[in-house]
Amino acid sequence: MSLSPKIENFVLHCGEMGSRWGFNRTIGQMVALLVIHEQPLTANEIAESLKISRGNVSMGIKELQSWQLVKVTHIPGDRKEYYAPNGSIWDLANRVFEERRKREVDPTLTLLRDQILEGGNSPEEEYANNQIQTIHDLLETITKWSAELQRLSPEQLQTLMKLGSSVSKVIDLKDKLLKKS
Amino acid sequence: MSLSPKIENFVLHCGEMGSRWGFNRTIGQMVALLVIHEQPLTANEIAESLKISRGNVSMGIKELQSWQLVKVTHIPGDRKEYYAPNGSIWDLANRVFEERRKREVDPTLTLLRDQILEGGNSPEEEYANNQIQTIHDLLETITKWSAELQRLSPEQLQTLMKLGSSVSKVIDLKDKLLKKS
DNA sequence: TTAAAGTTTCAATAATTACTGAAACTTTAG
DNA sequence: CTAAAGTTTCAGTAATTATTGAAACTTTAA
Repeated sequence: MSLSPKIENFVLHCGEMGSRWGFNRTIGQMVALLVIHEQPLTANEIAESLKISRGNVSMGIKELQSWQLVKVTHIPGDRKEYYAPNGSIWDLANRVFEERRKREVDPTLTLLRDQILEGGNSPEEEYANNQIQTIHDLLETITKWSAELQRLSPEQLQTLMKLGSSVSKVIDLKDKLLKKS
Repeated sequence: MSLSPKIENFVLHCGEMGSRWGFNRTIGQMVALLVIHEQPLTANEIAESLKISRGNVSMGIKELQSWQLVKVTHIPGDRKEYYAPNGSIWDLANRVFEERRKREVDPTLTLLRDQILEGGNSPEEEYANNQIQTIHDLLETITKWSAELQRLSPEQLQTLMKLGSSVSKVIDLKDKLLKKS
């Protein structure tokens, strides 16, 4: 399976970006390949298209499954496994976002909680405790907010996103409503 | 300069998380150290506290400056440079967020725009073009939205964040208002 | 000026992370 | 049951990324 120049371009770019998105080059390329192809692909097709080893594909699939980004399908009368993106583009983006929050925010939140409980002993640590509390509160807000977004339906999210520059107006509106009641 | 166990814990943790936040261990530790200390620190103090080389500190500072996370200060009668966080915790988080968007989203947006302009030649590429368009639209929405958030004042952001579960109510409200007018 | 204090650069090297490919394992058709 | 088809694992190695430390550079006080 060789790729058209345009598709190859796209796949290579996603490979380069891969490490910035939280995985590695190979895995970036794999997601791109699966997303850009309407039909599911076999592990061998992936290896051949990307010119990487079969073992590497296997490890990549495993990693992608841990991110819940791929699903396995089968074609009747064919025992090979076929891989496809697990949901719409939007679903995939959502999962990456969520997974990254888990890896980038949650462990810190846990540590900070513990440190806050410890309290400040020496007076020299007063400032440090304050800073830790501030960071904690910020991260907790981000966590709650992102959980909130996850709960919205795609349509609601679209609406929210499209609010654009009127976000601040909505906030003002909310304020006024709260004051009245 | 040696660190108290609690502060050392915090600094080491931020080091481990560093690579997940978009920089490396040393830089993660440096930010943590600067944030946790009320007084600005010299490059030598940083090197000594973190037990890393002077050169490494210099490169780290440079990187942190490219992220706009540190500022240089001077103490009258002392020619050494003192480093401190460039703004509040909130400011720093904001900058990291923004910088990451630039590195993680913008390059892809540029590529996709070009690819969309190229158009689809072979009928086999129809599907690919559709996917590319979808990804493009998603990324553009994210970009616009995040620019929007940047424009809000810290207070407005606080309000927005604290809306929490009432976000969907606000959206509904907006819908109703739009229909009336 | 100049030399002492301070900072940066970068080639060499260490540490980490990713990839290969062959062997081991699993599944299924016959 | 068995052998062919398919998949996974992982030790060895390649590629990448981070760090050191010594030399070069810059700044300033005297």
